[in-house]
Amino acid sequence: MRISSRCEYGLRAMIYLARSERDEPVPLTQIARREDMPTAFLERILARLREGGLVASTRGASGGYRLSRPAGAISVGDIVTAIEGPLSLVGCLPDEGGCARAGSCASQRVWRRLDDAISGALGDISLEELSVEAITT
Amino acid sequence: MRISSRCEYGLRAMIYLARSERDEPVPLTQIARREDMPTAFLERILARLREGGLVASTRGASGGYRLSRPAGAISVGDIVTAIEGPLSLVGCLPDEGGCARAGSCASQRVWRRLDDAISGALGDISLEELSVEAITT
DNA sequence: TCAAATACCAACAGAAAAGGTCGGGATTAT
DNA sequence: ATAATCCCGACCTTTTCTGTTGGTATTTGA
Repeated sequence: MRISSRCEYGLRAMIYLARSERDEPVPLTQIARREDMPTAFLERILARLREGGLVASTRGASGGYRLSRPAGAISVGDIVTAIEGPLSLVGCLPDEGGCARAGSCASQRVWRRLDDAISGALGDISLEELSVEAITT
Repeated sequence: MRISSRCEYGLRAMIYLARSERDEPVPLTQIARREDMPTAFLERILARLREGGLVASTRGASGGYRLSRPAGAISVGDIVTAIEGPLSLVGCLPDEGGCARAGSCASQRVWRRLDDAISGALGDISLEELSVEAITT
C-alpha cells in the first residue's frame, strides 16, 4: 500500500500554493520547476484539483493557479480525494451495492474501521498547518 | 486506494482457518471452494502467510493448513503485512534512506501520521475478534 | 507397494493501473 | 500580434495485479 506519486506531487503543489498566497496566480511551470516535478504530469494533477474545486485557474499570460479557498479550509483528505477519488478501500461496502455475503462478512468490518481511521487522520490535517510547518522547520 | 484481492482473500482465508480450529489441518481446496476463491491464486497467498509465520502447513494426504498461533495472537496488521509487505506508505521516510528534501518536507509528516493511523487500526483488531463476529452475526 | 491427496514451486499471460509524454487548441495580458 | 499560459485528448512504457499451467515432492492409507 503505497501513496501514488500523483498524490505526493499534488500535495506538494498544494503546499506550494498555500505558501505563495499573494494575489497573483502561480503558473504551472513555476511550481513544477521549484518542486522538481514533471510539468505535463503535474498539469493533469492540477486539472483534478480544479475539478474538485480546490484550486482556481486563470488562463492567458500572467495566469496560473491559486487556492480556491483559504488553506485553513482545505484538509489533506480533500486533496487526496480530489486526486484519487473516494478514499473507500473496498467496493463491497453497503453504499456501493454490497456483495453477496454482506451481513455475515467479517472482513467488511475491518475495512470499514480502516476507512474511518484513514478519513479521520487525513481529515484532521489542514493545508494551513502543513504550510506553516514547511516554513518554520 | 483500494484493498487488493490478495489481501481480501488472505484475510477471509485466515478467518476461515480461525473458525476451523480442530486439530486437523484444512486443505487448500476446501478453503477455496467454501470461500469461492481461485485455488491456485489462494495457494500463492497462503505461501506468503506461511513465509510470514502465520500459518503452518502439512504436506501429503490429509495435510493442509492451520494457524501457527492462536487467533487471539494474530492481528489484521500481521496478515496484511505478511501479504503485502511493509505497511509504510512512502519510500522517503527516514528508515529507508530518506529523500533529498527530508527535514524541510511537510508532506512527510502527513504520511507518517497516516502510517500511524493505519498501523493503529489494523494492529488493534485480532483475528479472534473477527472469527467470533463471523459466527454470531 | 501403489494410488490418491495434498503442499510446493517456477514460469507464463492477460488486464489494469501508474506514471508520464506529445501536440495542438483556446484564452488573455501586454 | 505575440508570448505566456491553461486546457485537453491521445498515446506510450513500465509495473503491478490477478490469475493459470504444469510439473515436483511428500504423505497417507489400502
